[in-house]
Amino acid sequence: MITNLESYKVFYYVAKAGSVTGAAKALSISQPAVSQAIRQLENHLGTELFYRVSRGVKLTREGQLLFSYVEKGYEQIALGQEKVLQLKNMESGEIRIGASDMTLQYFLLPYLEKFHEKYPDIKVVVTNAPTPETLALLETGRIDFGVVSTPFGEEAGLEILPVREIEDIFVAGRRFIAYKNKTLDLQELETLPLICLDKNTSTRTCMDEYLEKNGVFVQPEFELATSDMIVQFALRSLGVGSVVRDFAQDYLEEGVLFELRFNRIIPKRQFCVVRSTKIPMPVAADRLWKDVTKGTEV
Amino acid sequence: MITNLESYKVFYYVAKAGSVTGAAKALSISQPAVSQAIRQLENHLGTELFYRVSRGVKLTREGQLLFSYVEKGYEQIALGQEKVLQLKNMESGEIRIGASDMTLQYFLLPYLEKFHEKYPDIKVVVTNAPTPETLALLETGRIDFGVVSTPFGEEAGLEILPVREIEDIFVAGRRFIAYKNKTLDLQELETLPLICLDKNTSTRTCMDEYLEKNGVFVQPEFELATSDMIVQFALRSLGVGSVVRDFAQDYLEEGVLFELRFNRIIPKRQFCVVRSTKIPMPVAADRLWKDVTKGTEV
DNA sequence: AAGTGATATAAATTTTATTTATGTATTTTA
DNA sequence: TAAAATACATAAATAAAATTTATATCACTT
Repeated sequence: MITNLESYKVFYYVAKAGSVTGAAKALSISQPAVSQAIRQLENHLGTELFYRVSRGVKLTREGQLLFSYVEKGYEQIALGQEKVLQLKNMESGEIRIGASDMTLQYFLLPYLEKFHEKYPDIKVVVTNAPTPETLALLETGRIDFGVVSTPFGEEAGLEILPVREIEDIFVAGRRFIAYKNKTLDLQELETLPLICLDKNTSTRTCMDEYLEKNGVFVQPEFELATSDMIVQFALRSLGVGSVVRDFAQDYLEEGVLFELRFNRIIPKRQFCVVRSTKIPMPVAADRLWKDVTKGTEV
Repeated sequence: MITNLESYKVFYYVAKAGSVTGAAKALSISQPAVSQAIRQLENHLGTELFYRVSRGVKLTREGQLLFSYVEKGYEQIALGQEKVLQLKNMESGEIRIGASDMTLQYFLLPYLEKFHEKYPDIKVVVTNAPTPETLALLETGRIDFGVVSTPFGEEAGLEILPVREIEDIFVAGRRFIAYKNKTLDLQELETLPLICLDKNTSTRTCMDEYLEKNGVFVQPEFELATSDMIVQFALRSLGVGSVVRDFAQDYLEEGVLFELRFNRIIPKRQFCVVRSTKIPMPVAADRLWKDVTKGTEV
């Protein structure tokens, strides 16, 4: 083990400057402090490292050998320090975020855009995964934080912050115009041709569970992979689409789709950002987290 | 500049052990001392480097980056320390000696043999050069010490120690038996067929100067490159050989050559070891120097 | 829920480094 | 050649720092 690494720093500077006084200036300490540090190192190694010459000191053979190693070593550590400071100053680094298609498109995207504009040197990696998988990635430290939609099984060691609300709605096109502005019973969904997401999505299972709880059992006409597709199908009046409002928003405003109203309120869901309380986030991720939760922080 | 290199050593050990307590044991200091050093480093860098886990601590992303550098750097310096200690312990290294053929053969060789046997890991480099060149090599630090024969121009900054005497003698073989046991005048050399060394050797110039000073002007029959050759020529009675006694010693004892006696004493010369007082010698060279000058040291 | 293992914190002590003042050697300059 | 300047070494006093001891806290385990 090295007894006093600090004295190797002094050694590096003296060798570099070829002068005790010069090293003292570079190190912002007094000349005797440098002399002592060198003497300490020499005593410890049992070898002279410098000898006096006209305008300073020169390395002995032993000193030369030592310096060839210390030079590389010291500069390596100094480089490491620089790299870390770069991370801290957001001049380099990487953030890893887990998000679903939905949370990415309707929540995260604008934040990422702004973030990337402000910190162009930070690499952003978004891992697209469903909620449970995202939570698993969090626990193993493979992502810095996740953006998921409720509901999900809350586990210990997670900090969860809701960042916005989303609504599950049913939309239809011209062919179903008779239902517009009518207040429907949930039961009536059983009689309508439904267009839903695949079963393995949280949006779908959430809706299924809600309907079942209310004694409504539906058998969708279409099961599609993406919400966008559902909207397209609804636009062509192939059925009544079950989607999160954001996907249909443009068409609702345009009037080419309308929202079905029910006499029971469909419970609202949330987008949440989630991070581990066990694993601290890298500086860059922390910055984005603060952006995303601004005004939402507890 | 790195503010406190010592704390990087602690960092290295904590990262290596994955534990503050473990690092404390490895470093033979108390656990709080380690905690503090890490906290100091974290404060200085403005970043967390570790976070707590079940049985110790783990590196944060920033810590990982830093460690990738510090690991190499620290180990590099530690390796340098090891190498220097090896030099000190004579487990490696190199000595560079300047010597003439004569000083090497009739003085240095047995020392080198013993030295190499005792320290087989030390590389020995002998530079064969005439005295003035050897002195120049000394001053530029290209050799650690030299072994030369007097006379030579003494310069400042040199430590010179005579280590043995040598004698210049004249030897002859059977054909010149008439001169055996006679006391000759130096002048008689002018009438004898002389076998000498080349003019560019100190042995030759020294003898020439001595003879001239005594009003003797010789014109050698043979000028040869090596003393050994002179002896061979003398053995065949091609003339009277002018050599340093050692070259002829065996044949003198054997009786196949004899030494001419003169009524003037030819001044003795010396082998001297010479080193710079300005440039300290490496450890290994110092050891050999001590061997060579043992009992001769001032 | 209590106990264990590990890290954090705080205050006192000890050690260490640093500075100031001075000495010494060598080199430069007048 | 002498004097001045430059640079490193040394010593003692001071200042700073790291280390230790004692204790608190936290998390995981049983």
